Amino acid sequence: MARRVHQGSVYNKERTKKKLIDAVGRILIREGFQNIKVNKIAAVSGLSKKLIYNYFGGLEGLIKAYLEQVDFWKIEEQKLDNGGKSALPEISKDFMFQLLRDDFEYLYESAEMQKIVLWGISVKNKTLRELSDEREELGKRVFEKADAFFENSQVDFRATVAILVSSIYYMVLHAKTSGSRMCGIDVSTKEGKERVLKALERLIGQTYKYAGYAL
Amino acid sequence: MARRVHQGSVYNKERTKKKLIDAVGRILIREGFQNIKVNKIAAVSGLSKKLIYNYFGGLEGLIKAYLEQVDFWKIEEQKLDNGGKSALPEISKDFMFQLLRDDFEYLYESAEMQKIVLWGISVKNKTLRELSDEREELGKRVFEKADAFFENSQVDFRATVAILVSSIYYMVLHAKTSGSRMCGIDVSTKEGKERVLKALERLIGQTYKYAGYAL
DNA sequence: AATAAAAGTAACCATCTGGTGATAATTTAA
DNA sequence: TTAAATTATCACCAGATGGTTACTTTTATT
Repeated sequence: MARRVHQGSVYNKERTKKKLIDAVGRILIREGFQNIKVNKIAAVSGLSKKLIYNYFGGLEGLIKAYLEQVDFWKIEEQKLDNGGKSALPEISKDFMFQLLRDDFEYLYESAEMQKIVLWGISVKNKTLRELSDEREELGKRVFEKADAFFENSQVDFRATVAILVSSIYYMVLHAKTSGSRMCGIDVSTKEGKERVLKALERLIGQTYKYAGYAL
Repeated sequence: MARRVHQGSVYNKERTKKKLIDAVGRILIREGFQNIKVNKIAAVSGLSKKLIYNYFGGLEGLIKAYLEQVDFWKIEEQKLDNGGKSALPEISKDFMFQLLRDDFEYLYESAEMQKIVLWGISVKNKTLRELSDEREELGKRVFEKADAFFENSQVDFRATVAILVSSIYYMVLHAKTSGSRMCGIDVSTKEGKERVLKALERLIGQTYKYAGYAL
């Protein structure tokens, strides 16, 4: 009888699966989710498309596998955990601004994340929805702490952060794709980005001030 | 010799062109820009796809014709013109909030506009770019007036409005497609929408206050 | 009513799509 | 070294794709 798993230099299931997943990522970045198709994956990976069906049960399964190994939010989680400790830092205005600023910078630099964010607002997809929910779950701890913080204030902290995060998403996608301005501002220039970040910082600052905190 | 243009009840060029353009709109709303294809247009319109090539030189030309007859911003222009008069109303915080609120409501209700906004951040397209620039041009007058208004303040009005408008776009698209929450808020519920609008109003109000205006 | 231009269709083509069944190459265990 | 299980490819299928060519129907004029 032969052994179960092959680990040879030519035939290697796990390595091949990874190659297929990687091909999905490369196509996504270069051409967007609309162009993730079995024939293209086969061409890009240099493998037979049959393997997509053998190993993932079809394109959907492969896409699911790809999305599940994307770990944007896990990186953020580490930050929240403050390097291993599970103690959440104070939800100060500086902390919030840092969070938003990092979000902005990261999304701006990551073509992959841009495509995934776009994907998420383009089609209904179970795995993408799960990814979105996962992210919500991640923010939950921050918001629970913040809810207490803003409890007796006139500020709707969640609504405010939803606005600011959303704006970052849209502005980056708009700048990266259309290349045109928004209200006369182009965030793909250093000056435009600084203006937006500064405005974000002011809005957060005023939100805290309005709530009665000088933090 | 026969006449140039046919206007019969069966053969009618202009009417047919309109039918093709309408088909593009219907497909866009139902299935998104990715599914605007010659065969589908032919099926939806009940016409031969050959006509797309005859009358518009191809799919691109038809799509261009479709986009050019979309007049979202023209509606807004009327509002700015205050019913024929070209005098621009005062750029008060109430005026700005109304503008944003209307933007929100309109986008939220118009599946067509949602698809076009999404289209604009999904692919590079000359006509879409022109549409975006046209919109910028429309806002120009408001901003020029506002620039003077906020000249000696610490407020970057353009950056602030860019943030607020962008957030509306993203939140609506996110809610309509993904259906999931953002920071715990679901703008497709009445409660969620009210929270976001209220937060927008507060942010605008504070922006004016920060600039030294109690308007 | 005849006719030529204009308007519109249907059939076809090459290419690309997702998906499968037969077959070949590699690997490992006996 | 050989044989069977695993890994992988290739050739093929039916259907959809964009695009064209040959053709028919309607219309307006004479």
